[in-house]
Amino acid sequence: MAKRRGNPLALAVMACLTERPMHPYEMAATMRTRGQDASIRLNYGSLYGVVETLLKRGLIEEQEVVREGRRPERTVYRITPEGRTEVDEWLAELLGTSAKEFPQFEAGLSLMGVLPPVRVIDLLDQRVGKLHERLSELDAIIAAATGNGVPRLFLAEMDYERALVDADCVFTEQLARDIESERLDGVTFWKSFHADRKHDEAAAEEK
Amino acid sequence: MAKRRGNPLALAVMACLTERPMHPYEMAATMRTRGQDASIRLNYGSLYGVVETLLKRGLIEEQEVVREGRRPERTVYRITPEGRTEVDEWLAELLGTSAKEFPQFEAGLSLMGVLPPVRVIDLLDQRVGKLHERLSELDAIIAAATGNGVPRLFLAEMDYERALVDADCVFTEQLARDIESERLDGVTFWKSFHADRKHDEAAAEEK
DNA sequence: GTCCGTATACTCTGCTCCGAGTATTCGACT
DNA sequence: AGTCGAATACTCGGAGCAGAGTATACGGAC
Repeated sequence: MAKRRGNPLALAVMACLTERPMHPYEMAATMRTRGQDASIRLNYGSLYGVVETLLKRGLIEEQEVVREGRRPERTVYRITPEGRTEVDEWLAELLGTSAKEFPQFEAGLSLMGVLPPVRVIDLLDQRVGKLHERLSELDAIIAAATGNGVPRLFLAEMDYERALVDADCVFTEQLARDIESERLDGVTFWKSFHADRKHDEAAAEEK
Repeated sequence: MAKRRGNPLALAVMACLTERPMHPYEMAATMRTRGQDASIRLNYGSLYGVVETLLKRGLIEEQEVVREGRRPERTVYRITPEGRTEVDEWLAELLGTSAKEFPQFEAGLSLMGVLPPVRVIDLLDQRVGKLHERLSELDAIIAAATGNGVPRLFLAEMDYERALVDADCVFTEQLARDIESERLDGVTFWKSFHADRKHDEAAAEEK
């Protein structure tokens, strides 16, 4: 289980092709109009690379090469039966399990000891601000889409992001307050450590 | 603002060197004993590559090359003043802002329409199970560390992950129930769409 | 005393991925 | 009629990253 899988963009490509044959540029356009580019990293470099790989693995195949007027050629692809199974399995893995990921902020937290506590409190408060901004952004997007008659089901990714950002916000705020009030075990040590360092630096400067 | 930064591992490397000069392998060992490898992707291939880059950018420098017995040479690095500023700025960015990331599950959600609803409900429930498992795992790790006298401050990354996994779990469970009960707008359409497809396939088979 | 596993300390290779660039055409506006 | 910008449809090169591989040394078991 948990087979090695590559770029999720490859899955999105195959998902497009389950609807009908397409050429890569059209897939990109489709994903953008559906707002899927907000959930799946999309850029041309990767797109054509990923299509190449799928072709090699026999999960998609060329259907035809069309030229319309004097525009560049468009290579239209379609999905193979093997591709269909792959979509099924891959998607099942994405929806049925949870892979450990490495968010940037988590990296930051694990290293925050390097900065002085006062600074960290300040930064965390800043972050809370940005998270609130993001929340209103998401609310605006969701409201706009709902207003345009998009069923809520198609906004699940947005709702998901909203839920996580909200939790993130609560956590960050709480952490800032816990450091500030020294309620959190270890903070007094941290503060005195950085107070000493500051003192040392001042002493070094006087020499 | 929001300058392009590379692998967070580079930050961890510099963070290690703010304490004292080290050779790469020792950095890896240090991070592992501190459990930072759970928050920052660490593997030797990347480590040496990242050190190389930092060297080129003048953020760290060689201090000495030691050979102990007939073991391989160890190159010991130290951080430069430019490196110190970089650590400060980078860490401030990680703690003070929130970058949009692309979790796998979000990709899955944005494509779930290609699977039939019953299947999705099943998968989501499976996921809820895994998330619960992860929660107990995290609780166990936190409890063990606390038992060993590790101050809670040093477990902030764990607490963070716990908070997010918890929110994720609640969301996933809720979504499963909303699809099941057809309370969510768009689900009836989705169900009938897949019922039709199934019907089409059956018809196609009969030919 | 020698055998096995683990720890030390990297090195190599190949693939992935990204951002920027290119060339053409169409439509709108002046 | 001419031009400007947006849309179409890719191409390219190089950095970055992961995973597996390599070679030596040490410590304990039998």
